Amino acid sequence: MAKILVVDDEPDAVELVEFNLKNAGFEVITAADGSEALKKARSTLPDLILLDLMIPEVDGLEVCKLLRRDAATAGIPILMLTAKAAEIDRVLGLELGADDYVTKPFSPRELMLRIKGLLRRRETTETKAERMQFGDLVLDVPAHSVTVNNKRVELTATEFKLLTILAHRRGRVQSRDQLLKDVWEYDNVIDTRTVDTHMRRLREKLGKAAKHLDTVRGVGYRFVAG
Amino acid sequence: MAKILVVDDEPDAVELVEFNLKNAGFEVITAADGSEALKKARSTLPDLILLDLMIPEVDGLEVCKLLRRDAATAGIPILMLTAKAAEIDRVLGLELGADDYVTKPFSPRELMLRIKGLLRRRETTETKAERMQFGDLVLDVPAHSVTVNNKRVELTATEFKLLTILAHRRGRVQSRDQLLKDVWEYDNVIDTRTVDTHMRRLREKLGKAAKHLDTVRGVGYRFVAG
DNA sequence: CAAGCCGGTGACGACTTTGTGACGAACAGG
DNA sequence: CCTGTTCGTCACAAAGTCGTCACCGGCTTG
Repeated sequence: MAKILVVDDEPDAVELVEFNLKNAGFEVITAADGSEALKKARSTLPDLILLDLMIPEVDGLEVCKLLRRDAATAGIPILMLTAKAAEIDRVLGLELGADDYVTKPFSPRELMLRIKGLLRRRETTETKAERMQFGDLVLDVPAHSVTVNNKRVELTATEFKLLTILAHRRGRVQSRDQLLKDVWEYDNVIDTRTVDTHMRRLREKLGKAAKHLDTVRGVGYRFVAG
Repeated sequence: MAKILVVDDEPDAVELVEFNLKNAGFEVITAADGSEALKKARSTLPDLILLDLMIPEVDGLEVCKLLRRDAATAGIPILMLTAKAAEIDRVLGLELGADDYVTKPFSPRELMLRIKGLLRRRETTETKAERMQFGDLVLDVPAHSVTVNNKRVELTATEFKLLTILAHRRGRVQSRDQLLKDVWEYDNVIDTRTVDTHMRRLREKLGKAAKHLDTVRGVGYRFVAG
């Protein structure tokens, strides 16, 4: 699971954020000032850095700049936390290199969305199939469309994601937990039976093409190409 | 950068071409025979296909024909590679829908010129289209004018930009964030709901032609040509 | 064969997302 | 200045989606 470095000098703020992140299954590392942040970033190489703008020792912007200058940490996405909306321009300036920002006060939901967005952007480097075809079932990811026998099938966002992930891992059984992790992204508060309900809805909508969706009793679900 | 599918069964030839293409900044996908080529073309939707005429499984001409027949791959430029081609082969290749050809042995320089030529042609005809027509909706970019049923529709600058960007990426869903980035140009301070309001105004002004504007719930908006 | 697990199913209320009308600020052109 | 337009935001309503639950029937296990 992803490692996140949280840099903030206010213990209350850190605690709140840490609670939310750990709840979502992230590993959390904390730093209270700029020099500690730099040291920990270099030693632990986190997957993402949550960086408050106003911190002691070395200020957030400076930390950002220094991290970008070091080859080892240059690629780590940085999510800036700023108290003032007015600071945004500087944060997003090209020379500083923050990837996104959130203004305080923020809702945990908003924060999670931003984090997920940044982590997702990072992992899409491999040659991912953008279009998949299995007999009369066609999956077009960029168009967000599914057709069975050339007839359009309307899927909701969640259904579509579930289907594409299964199709992408076709042949291999995916446990409900795995699917929850991949489709629902770190929201580990969700019941595993929810997966079943979505599979049912998928099967219903896919009609004949539901034959691609196998149930593996006691284990999970599997997409079969043939 | 553009994605190029290289189809050839001789590893040496592939390596040479791959080296040159990667050197020029292209992303390279390879296939060693016809059926692999078809599969990869359909799944990765490359920007250009470099297709050797003499390949195992399904021969180059056949691949060409099949790719043209499939709506998803019909628009991808195909550059044919032929070893000492007889005139007939060339003609056939072009008739079957190849966009250009190069005879082996070729210089890397020559190959690059052809590839760039094809990509540019596509960019100017498709990507940077100055005039787009979808049924009774006509978009004239340089004139900054939109007509529905030959009747002029007055759009504001923002509305026009939103519409052209959507039309330009027709078929693909654009998230609100993406649209904000492209239409409002990385002005992250703007609320995503603003996109909704502009879509509403667009739909209102476009009248019947608003049918081209799809809402994809939970994801974003999509322009549909049909 | 009985008990218990497991997955399919239908229903439902809470919640999210989108459409819509309205409003005030910013701005351009007289 | 004044006036009309455009734009971003807001609040509300409508529509759609989601996660959960209870129930049932089939399958596994002992």
